[in-house]
Amino acid sequence: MIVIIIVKRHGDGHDMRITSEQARKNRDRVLDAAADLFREKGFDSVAVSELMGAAGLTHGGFYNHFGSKDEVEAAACARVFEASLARIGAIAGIDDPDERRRAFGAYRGRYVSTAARDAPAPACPMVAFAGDMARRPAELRHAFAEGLRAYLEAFTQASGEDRASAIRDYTTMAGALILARGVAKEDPELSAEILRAAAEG
Amino acid sequence: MIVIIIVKRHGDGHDMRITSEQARKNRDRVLDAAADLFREKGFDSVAVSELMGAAGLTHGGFYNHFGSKDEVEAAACARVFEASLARIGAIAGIDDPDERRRAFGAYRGRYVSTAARDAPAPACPMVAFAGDMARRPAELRHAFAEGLRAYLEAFTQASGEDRASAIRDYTTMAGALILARGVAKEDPELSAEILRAAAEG
DNA sequence: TGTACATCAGTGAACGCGCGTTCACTGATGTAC
DNA sequence: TGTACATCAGTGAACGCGCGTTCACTGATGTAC
Repeated sequence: MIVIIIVKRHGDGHDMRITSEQARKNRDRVLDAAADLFREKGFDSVAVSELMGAAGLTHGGFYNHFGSKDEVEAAACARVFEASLARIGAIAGIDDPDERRRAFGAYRGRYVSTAARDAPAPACPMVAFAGDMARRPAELRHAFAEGLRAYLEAFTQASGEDRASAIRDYTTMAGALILARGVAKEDPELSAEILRAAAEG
Repeated sequence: MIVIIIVKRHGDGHDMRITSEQARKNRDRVLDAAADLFREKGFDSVAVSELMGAAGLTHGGFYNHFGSKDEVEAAACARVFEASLARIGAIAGIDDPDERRRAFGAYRGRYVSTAARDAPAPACPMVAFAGDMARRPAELRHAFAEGLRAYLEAFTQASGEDRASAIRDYTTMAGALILARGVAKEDPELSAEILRAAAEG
């Protein structure tokens, strides 16, 4: 008697033409990885193959989803801004002044915390990207400026202060997080002191 | 009659073994170029050959002066910190309180100005380098932390405020310059608004 | 529902480029006598 | 002061590496009939 067993090799890495639904999910995972890795290491220190690897794929397929590395940078930047705007926008949208004040205080406290400092990647796109924005392509710079404009609008509303005070306040928070992250490993004491000074403000 | 003219080809680029005095000057020019170019473009975006070219030399000779690119980065960083500390230290050293207040106010005003924003390279090492310090070698990070510590000491004394207020104040200035530079090309209005808000503080 | 075929996300080798670094070489400077 | 020779800052070709990007290929999916 001859028995023939057919083993379906599904998802073993050699299957081709996966579902278009799966393809969309793959693109989304690449974008998620890009948002994380770019914030953590900066645009230039993350290779296309690293992005694809983080999404469980090989580098060659990258150009099925994005036209260039510049393009994925812009898309990832936009995604980080969306998340950031959603957070501050939710606070700005709170009607009850007391509750909004409380939510804003909590947001502010989390922003300039050692926890935020020690996270691998800054949650705030300004902290992550502002430093080398001047050297980036015009398209990305434009998205960044637009994002900052929208963020400051929402931040002002969430804070309940006048615009100039709110901008100064946010500037202090972002500056503190940038500086605190810059010396976190070598001088955690000074780093914490900077965060505390900004938290008091 | 035969006339022989001997032309001394001095400094035409093919002379070898220049004066040790000249060699020292060459090293110094490379360091100056490094301090400028690193602040302007960041460490990774400046090639060794670019540094040497800016000093009027070719890339091969680089390793006569520095052991590695990491080493010139550390040396250039130290040089920028020296200049920065000298400026704020001079103000901290003024005895007359009124004169010191005036000098500090002028320093502060220049720091968060559109002129400082539009300079190709930030004068302040924190503004230039803090953003990607976390990804740098330990030696450089250590020099950076040490530099920030010394700077904040001098800044506090120059400002005449208590330490926490001074740190918060500096953080606002540095954050404003970083953000203002990040959107300078795409939204000069918003950029100027951020500087103004910080200047009022 | 079944058949034939085009599509296209994914693979992995390959390309070209710029970079940090090394190297053989040059020849005036610096030094030992 | 003059002579002989080692030194070493500078040159430019070369190396190895990692990167962004391209490409031929695969084969299940999606579609037209």
